[in-house]
Amino acid sequence: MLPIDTKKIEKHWLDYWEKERIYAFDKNSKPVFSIDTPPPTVSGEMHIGHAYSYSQQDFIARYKRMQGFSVFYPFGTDDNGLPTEKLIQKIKNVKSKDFSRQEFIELCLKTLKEITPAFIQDWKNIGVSCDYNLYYSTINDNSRKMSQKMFLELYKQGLVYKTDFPTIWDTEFQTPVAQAELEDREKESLFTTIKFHVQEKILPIATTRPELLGACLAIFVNPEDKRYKHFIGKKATVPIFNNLVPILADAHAEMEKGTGALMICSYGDKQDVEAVKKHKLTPRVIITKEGKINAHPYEGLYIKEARAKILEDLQNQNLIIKQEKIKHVTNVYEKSGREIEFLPTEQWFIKILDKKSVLLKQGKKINWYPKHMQKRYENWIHGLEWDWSISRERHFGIPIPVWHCRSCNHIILAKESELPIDPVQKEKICDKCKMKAEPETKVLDTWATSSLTPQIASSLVNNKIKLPYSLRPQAHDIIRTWAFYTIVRSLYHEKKIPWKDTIISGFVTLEGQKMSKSKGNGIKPQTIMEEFSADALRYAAASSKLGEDSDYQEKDIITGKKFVTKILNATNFVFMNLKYQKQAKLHETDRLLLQQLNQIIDSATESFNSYNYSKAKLDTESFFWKTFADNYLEIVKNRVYNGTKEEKESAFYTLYQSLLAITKMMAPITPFIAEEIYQQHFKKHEKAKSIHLSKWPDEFKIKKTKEDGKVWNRMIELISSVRQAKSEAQKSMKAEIILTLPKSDHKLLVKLINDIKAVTGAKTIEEGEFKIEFT
RNA sequence: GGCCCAUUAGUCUAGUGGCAAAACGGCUCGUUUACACCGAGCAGUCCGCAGUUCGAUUCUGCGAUGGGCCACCA
Repeated sequence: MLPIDTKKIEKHWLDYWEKERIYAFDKNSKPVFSIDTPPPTVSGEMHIGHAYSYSQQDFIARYKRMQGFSVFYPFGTDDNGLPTEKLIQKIKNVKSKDFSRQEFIELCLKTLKEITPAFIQDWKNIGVSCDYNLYYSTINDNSRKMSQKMFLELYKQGLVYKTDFPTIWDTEFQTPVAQAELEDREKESLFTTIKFHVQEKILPIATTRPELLGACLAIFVNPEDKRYKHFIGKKATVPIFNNLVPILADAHAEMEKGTGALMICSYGDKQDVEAVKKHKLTPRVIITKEGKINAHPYEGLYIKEARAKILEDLQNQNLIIKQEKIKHVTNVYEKSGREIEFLPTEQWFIKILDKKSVLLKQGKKINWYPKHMQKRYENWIHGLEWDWSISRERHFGIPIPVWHCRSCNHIILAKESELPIDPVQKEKICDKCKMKAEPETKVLDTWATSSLTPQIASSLVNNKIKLPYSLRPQAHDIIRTWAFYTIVRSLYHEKKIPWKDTIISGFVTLEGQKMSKSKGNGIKPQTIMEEFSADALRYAAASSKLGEDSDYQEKDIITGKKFVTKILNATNFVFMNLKYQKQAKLHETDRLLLQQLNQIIDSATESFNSYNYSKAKLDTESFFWKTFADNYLEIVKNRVYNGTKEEKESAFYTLYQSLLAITKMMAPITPFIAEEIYQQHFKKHEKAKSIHLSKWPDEFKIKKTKEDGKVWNRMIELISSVRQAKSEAQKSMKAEIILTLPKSDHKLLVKLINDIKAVTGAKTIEEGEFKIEFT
């Protein structure tokens, strides 16, 4: 057997699939299975995590197609965010700020046109069966238009508002960010206990942020705190700044934490924001958008510099009681890694806080696979503290299509016919006071657009695909963003859930560690495909369960490659001697084999229906390897070579049908080799022009008795015993024996006796106590 | 601090209220009418404690360890 040229096979069928448009969505045929495909961020190349998760969704797409659905499986790329901006700047060696927004978007579109085909090729190469003619980019004209249009819709419904409430701010990128974009990071910092004077007495306050002293507005002590009770209602002198602030009773000050007294600053954290609101304090913001202090005598210093300087000053004035190094966890913006601030700037929000209960209800209407992923969605909603911040002070992105008239404080909306539009490029006169209105310069957060993928994808087919889609596949790290926001938008725009089902995939890890470029442990799917074939990679992806992280192990890929070789070899054997039989009078062994196969068809179908592709693969593969190849082929060999006409015909029929069923059941997992086998051997007798358009196997309608399983198992057990005996006696598997079977076996296996004789190499089978003798 | 998930052979994973399974690795062999990218066989395991049960690896509770999400972060 020559080594199999999988590359050649894969290339051949990729071309065929594309040329014959095997995966084209036919909007006129029914029923439709619609998939809200995740659009990957254009960033160079497909990585191993993509390879696994997109393979996993593809198993489902291919299965559904074989089940007779017209599968709506579009492909999109997400390219309106920071990663794209950075990518384009790098490729073109430019700075986005040197362009007008419109010009930069044009440059992006142009550049994307150049680089996207190569990017998408990886998805094609791994056999993802999207209809690539149904393609969208989240920055193209249509997406911008839809995103802006739907923003305006929300505005008209009163679900979007603009406010200058303190919002989560990143000082590096100088933009507001959403709660969902935060992550925890452990940092080391100095925990300093500072003397506040209350007349002649001292009130100690511990803080990690002394630079905010200039923004101190009040001090909280717990009303139950005996140490400080007598301070309540008095005023404390802020060190360095020497202004007086009130000491207030608030249960929010926990007695065990720090010194038990807490300073409220505008704004150190989220609690400060709430405290200011609750006690109607007048904020004094001393941090700028760039992360500098603007309060005398520290103006112009960056936060960290100011912190060092103020600690020095406190020390010199003997105002420090105690200082210790602590590790504490702080909120940082996931993209910059920098600690976030809370700054009052004018920003846009989508209301979500007052919709928690209905959003929870929507979540319950969706089937989550695995089930417990729904909990993550619910936990996220329970923990929400901010409305959805959607404006970003970035240059690149989809512009917010409004103008603000400052003289009469009126918001002017773009007309639908103007979309997509960049308000900066168009002057508007206020329709109320006739003054010139100020264009909104901010852009929408990328999630504000990618939360509309169902609508954007549907617009590619004249909005034929209605909500809810059949399926949303995605990874678990973006439940709080992509899944959540999509559910929000579908509710607001269409009062519907976006999809009936969602399947949540896990990560690919390497030795238990999450893969990342920085750790240098990236394994490239392109290399794996080159070395082992796309089918082998997909096979490995099918071994990991939905929702579970799976550790990348090369041996799984090797197992996949072996499977490909094995099924090709088995196919070669089957067709080496086979004459096509449309039907046949079934020999008992063959009938039993088909009964065994029926069980696998049944269970694989059920598994796929509940998105359990890994079980379907495991069952099918084990049937193929153990039952079909190791046993049935060995049993039937003799009849194929030496049988009577009837015996041969039955064997041919059974071999053909069972191999076809196995190949079909593996087709969603290993589509290339399945197609190869189908085209080489089956197509001339079957109708479909591709195995991927062929019908998923039905159970064979053949005679069935209660004893079938028992008889089959007994025969396999016998064969096994004989093999074991030969192994132990160090004999060849072909060694001739005399087999003695008890009467009960003779009765049970009466119709199989000749096949058993052949497969065990028994010269004769006698009756008596079970015994294997070598001749 | 709250919630979720996991814990099964040397490794990585299936699975089940009634003899615990595959792959890889190890060991012992075999192999010329599909396959040495093969075949046969062997060895080896349910995190701990309590409970429910005739029976628990499986269900329940508690705990341990690992992972994740969230909150807190003066």
